[in-house]
Amino acid sequence: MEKALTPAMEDYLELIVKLKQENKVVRVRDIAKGMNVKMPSVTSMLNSLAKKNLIHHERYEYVDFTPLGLKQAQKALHKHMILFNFLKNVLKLDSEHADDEACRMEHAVSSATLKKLVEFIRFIELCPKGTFDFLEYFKSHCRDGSSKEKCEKHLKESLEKFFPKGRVQ
Amino acid sequence: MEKALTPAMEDYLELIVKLKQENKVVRVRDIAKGMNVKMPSVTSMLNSLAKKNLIHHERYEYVDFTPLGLKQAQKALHKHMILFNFLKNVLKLDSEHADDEACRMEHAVSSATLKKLVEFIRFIELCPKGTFDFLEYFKSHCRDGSSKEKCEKHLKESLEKFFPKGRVQ
DNA sequence: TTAAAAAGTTAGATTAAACTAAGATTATAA
DNA sequence: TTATAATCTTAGTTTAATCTAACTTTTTAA
Repeated sequence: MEKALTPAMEDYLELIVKLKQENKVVRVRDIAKGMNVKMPSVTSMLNSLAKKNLIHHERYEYVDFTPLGLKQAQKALHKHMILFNFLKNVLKLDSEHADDEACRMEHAVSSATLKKLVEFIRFIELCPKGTFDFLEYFKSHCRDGSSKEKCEKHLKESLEKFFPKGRVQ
Repeated sequence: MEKALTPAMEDYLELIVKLKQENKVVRVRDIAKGMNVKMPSVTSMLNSLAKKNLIHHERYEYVDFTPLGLKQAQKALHKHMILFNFLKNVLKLDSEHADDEACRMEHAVSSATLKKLVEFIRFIELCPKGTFDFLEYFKSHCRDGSSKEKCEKHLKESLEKFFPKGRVQ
């Protein structure tokens, strides 16, 4: 079994993916800038990543992924984006903070929790038009799933209890 | 300015608080067990914490907090509990996972984000009986606060749009 | 009341991730 | 086309957190 990546390694991989998208080509200088470290730290980390078969790197040349490395990087980036989305669109943090925080949270959050979070966001976005007893409903959604129809049905039922006369005004 | 605590230091302080509550008295053996490390690691960390004026520790004796250390420990524990609450009661993770995860997330989450999260949970718990356009409403809640009355008013207004006839059934 | 067990410490090594200083390679431009 | 600048690497150091092995102190119980 392969040993798990360290948080720092994940951060580097993620940055490398982004740099590749932006610049086509990935160089030590830019990784250093992006990670806020000095170039020798990058060289050293690149050696570690290469030893783990996550990147290719020949002395003085550009950096590139192995297939394994690319997969890992994308996985990390995916986690990042979900957390970013939650922080920005649910908790309403500004983009910069949301990005910082997501970057640190990635390494703490298991994929089980991430899945739950995705469910939760999906739920909120599916039923933004409101529902009664939100968390109770979320629980049943986790068990049985949701649909627009179910939401409306649930809403009607809940309204009955809340406004017993059946009238809204 | 005091240098910030490392994640590990926060973890130790938090555990020490818990042990003190459980056992009255805090000993190296139990810290080692609680942190899943060997005793020499504990001794070494206790020296660091003492140097930072967070605990008292005389050779071969029990560990205790300084006032500063207690404050830090309680702050960390507070963060932990909020995250635990979110993971358990909102995302519906089981207790053990929620605790693990909270322990790792603590070090990633800023107090600004924590505050937002508390707001969010408070909102959910205040208005569990449902509201329309959830996130939009959460935003206005962040601006202006909420109350049961506001929630009901908002709900009625939203219902008007959703069931134009004014009838629920 | 003292020998064995339990608890704690010290010394020294290891690992990951950073750093500085100095040297090597590559690219640029006068 | 060669001197300078930019980029990158090597070598060696530092810090935080861990470990093992060996030693010391304290506790326990025969």
